[in-house]
Amino acid sequence: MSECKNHKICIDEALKKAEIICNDKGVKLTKLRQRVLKLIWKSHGYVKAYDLLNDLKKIDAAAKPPTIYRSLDFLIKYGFIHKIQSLNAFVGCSHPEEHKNCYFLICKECNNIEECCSKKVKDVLTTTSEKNNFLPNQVTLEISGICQDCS
Amino acid sequence: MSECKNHKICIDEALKKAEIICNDKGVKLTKLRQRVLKLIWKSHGYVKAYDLLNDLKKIDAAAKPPTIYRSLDFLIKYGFIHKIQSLNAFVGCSHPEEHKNCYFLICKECNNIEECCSKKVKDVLTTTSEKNNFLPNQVTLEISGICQDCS
DNA sequence: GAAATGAATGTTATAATATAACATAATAGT
DNA sequence: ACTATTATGTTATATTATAACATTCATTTC
Repeated sequence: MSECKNHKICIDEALKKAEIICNDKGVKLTKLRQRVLKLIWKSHGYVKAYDLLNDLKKIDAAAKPPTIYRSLDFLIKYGFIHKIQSLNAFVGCSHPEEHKNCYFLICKECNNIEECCSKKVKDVLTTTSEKNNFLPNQVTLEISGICQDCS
Repeated sequence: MSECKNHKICIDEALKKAEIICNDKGVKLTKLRQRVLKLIWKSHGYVKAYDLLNDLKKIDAAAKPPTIYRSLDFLIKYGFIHKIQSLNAFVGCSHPEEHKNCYFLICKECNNIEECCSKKVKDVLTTTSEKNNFLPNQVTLEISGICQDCS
């Protein structure tokens, strides 16, 4: 879980990927948005919006809730972060290229979040939705429990 | 979706089931808790806590946020309702006897929520968790989209 | 049936999360 | 330079949820 020897690399990669995708889509990863993304990637755990705001205030004393929430909206929109609905929290996305149909293993002990993608899971959910004549649009799948390291 | 001809029956059944389970577990379905459960079952859609509070105030003018939230906590604890995390909302549970490993099909059009239980879904999630050496404890699975009636 | 106990509810206050609405500034295209 | 668009600043407030302490109610024990 969060097997990174040098977390700086994780952050740099996340920023680089975001940069590339933004260029590709013709949108701007502004200084502010970069800062917020960086702050979210502070760890592999989740962050809360107002904690983020406090962190941001250390760099930019004038930051206010909309400052954060707008950046969060942008970062979610382009797949750079996820919102964890069961925690009202946010977490960096480790593969924004393939952002949809991810799910999350959330450790209650260490707060780390493992982001997973599984074709099998995706397929079952698609099938089950179809069986109910339901047209899925957005899947929220969050599994809370104990990770390997903490068990 | 929500194929009930006479919704009063749904409400009555929900209350009766709750009553039985409470007796069984030696806890009390008080007047207040009954009222709140009834208000939640007003429809097959979801309800928001403060809307519920406003409804309750029509019966009990002194009701305040803790009044509602305490009842909600109780009703969740014993499986009579679910919290929909992606909406910060609540919905009645149609089969509290078998409450775990349900998931939800949430129609963005009509706000109705279909509660589903699928062994297949459950199994895939268990398997995928195990493959990640993760000990699952609580699953949040909410699929937002368009239901049959609205498509 | 009075006293003691614990559970439920009442009450006040406030914490935590999020957005609306309007003002200003930065940027990009003409 | 002018204009349109996007981004950010700013103030205020809406929404969601809980802490903490007081009171009432129900149940058990004597």
